[in-house]
Amino acid sequence: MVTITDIAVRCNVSRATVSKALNGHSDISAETAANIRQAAREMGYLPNATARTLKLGRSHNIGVLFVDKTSSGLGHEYFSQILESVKQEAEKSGYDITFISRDIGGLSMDYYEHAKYRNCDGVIVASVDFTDPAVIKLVNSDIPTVTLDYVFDSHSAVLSDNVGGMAELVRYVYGKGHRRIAFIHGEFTSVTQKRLGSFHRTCSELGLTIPDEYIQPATFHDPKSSGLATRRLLELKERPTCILYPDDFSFIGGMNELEKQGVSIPEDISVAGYDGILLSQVLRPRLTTYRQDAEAMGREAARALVEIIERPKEWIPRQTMIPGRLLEGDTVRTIE
Amino acid sequence: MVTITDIAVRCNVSRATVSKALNGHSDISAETAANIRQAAREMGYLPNATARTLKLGRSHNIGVLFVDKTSSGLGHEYFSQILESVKQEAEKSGYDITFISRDIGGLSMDYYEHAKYRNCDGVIVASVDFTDPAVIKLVNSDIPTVTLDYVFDSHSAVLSDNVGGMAELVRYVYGKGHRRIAFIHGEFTSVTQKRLGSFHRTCSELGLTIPDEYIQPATFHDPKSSGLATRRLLELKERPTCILYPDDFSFIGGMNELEKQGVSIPEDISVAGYDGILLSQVLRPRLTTYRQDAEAMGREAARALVEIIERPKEWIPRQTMIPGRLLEGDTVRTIE
DNA sequence: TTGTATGCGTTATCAT
DNA sequence: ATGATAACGCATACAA
Repeated sequence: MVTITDIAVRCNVSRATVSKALNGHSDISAETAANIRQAAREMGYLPNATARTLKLGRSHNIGVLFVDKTSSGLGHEYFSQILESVKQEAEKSGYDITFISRDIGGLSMDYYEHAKYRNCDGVIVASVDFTDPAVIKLVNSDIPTVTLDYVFDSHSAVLSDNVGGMAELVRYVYGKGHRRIAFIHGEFTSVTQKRLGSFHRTCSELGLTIPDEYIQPATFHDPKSSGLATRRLLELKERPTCILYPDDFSFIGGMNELEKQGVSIPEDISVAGYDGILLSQVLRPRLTTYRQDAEAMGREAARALVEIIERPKEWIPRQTMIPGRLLEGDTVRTIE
Repeated sequence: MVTITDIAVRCNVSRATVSKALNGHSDISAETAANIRQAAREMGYLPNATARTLKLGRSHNIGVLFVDKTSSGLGHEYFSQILESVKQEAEKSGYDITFISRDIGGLSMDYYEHAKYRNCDGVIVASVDFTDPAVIKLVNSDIPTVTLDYVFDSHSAVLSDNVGGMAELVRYVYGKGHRRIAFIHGEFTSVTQKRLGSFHRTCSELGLTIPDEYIQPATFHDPKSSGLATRRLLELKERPTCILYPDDFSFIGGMNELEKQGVSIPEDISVAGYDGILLSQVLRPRLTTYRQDAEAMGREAARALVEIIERPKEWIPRQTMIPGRLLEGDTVRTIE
């Protein structure tokens, strides 16, 4: 491994001079600087991030906390896209990505301790149980954090527009003539609350009265539970004409149930998903859904975090709302 | 931040004593050691991984190289599962995971340089173009590497049993009475070569002559190309009775094309996928496929790498073959 | 059994 | 414009 000392020896200068030259300080003569840089290149010099971190107290390393509950943390395309996007944006700013978890090796530590242990400059928190004390401890610590789809007071967050998305979906369906609209929702997270609230409010604004049985609980990313919920809806004396699913993947369960019962989409019943993952766009009929802009979510989260890290003084916590857009497929038909 | 110096001051001992006590050295009296450990706990001491890395030359950090070509690196469930599994196993041994890429911040470096820069103890390489000079440079460097689904001479690799898997699939289909078996394969990677070779060999062993037109090229994880390949197969004067797809997700394209042409599965034609991702098991009819054990792949890759890192002397490069298993669904029917 | 001294690679401060 | 020195937090060889 070639270090600045090696370069210093070869160039007959001190280590300090090498360091300054390499970091572009102005108090080094142009000639010497050029010399040193040339030598560094020739010798294949690489800065040592570890030494730099130790000295500067900045690791240029961002932790990501994606807990794989229901073992679908990364299996869920929405989150894997966000991760990919966070990674790309962070790299642009010179930051690497490290996963944060508990119980690393023998030492059992919590999220905060892990992040500290690795000297993370900040952490992006997504896809976790935000009521977990370990998560709360991390967020309220001295480590800068940005959360996704959840807001902590005085902290920055990046949010998918669940309220707007659901409203748009309902209005679209309404516009197609549907009045008996059912909603199968995911487990009670902050996201579900927003979508559910928006669903009700929008229906109310449109003058629709939705019977309680049209609201069915299920689980995100779980076709089975959505399939069961679909069955419950089909058993009603007055069936809905349109069913909204918790997410695109869950819809598969509904699709199966509908097919099993000989109910065809969209002739007999209309459906829509949520997320706009790749799958929704390769299915036939193409699924009408609301696309969450995962790429933008990840990008903005990384930008927000880097901003906190690099401009701590002038930073003000803010929530960034990321709009999505309706993807019109062929699963919602027009009815009179 | 509390350091060993703080503990030393409070316990009235030297930093060296603290260090030894915390690391369980035997030359410290039980009493002092207990004292120190107690104080450390009370003060909320956390070791600083950066300082340790600088001192020991070991980062306890593993790099993962998952290139998102075709932007499906992590979008592909097979790889996201492997990643999750690598992470879990690595953590058990006390290693963290950092993504390796090129062009980090301003500095443009290649994979090797990036891994060096971050002092990675080793790198797991998957889902990349293994002929990329940058990948080859990394693998042939002083950094220990383990590759997935590709073998470099004198290096450890973890391999999915593509030859065995394809053979099992073909024999299963044959056992169901199929003789006209078509194979839509992915782009020409090492994996494709193995599956293709195994397909031909197995057919030959079974006494089957497969017409050239039954072998159709497509792209992994791309329903569109598989849909087109499916169409080409359906246009043949003598249609196959069974089609094998490059992977489960690609099968969606075939499914759409078949439905469009009014060909039903498995009544009119039988199909099978490859991978055994979640999707394949929630579709109805359930897709017959060959499940690759991604969890085991990731686990073994991490274990192999940790072994190289921790026992470099006694280490011998080895290829670990991970068997999968046939998932019998309802998409291959019995014919006479 | 405990402590002293040193160095890992880097950067910042202060002299020169 | 350049260099000597110290410091970041830790672990180890060696001295006491």
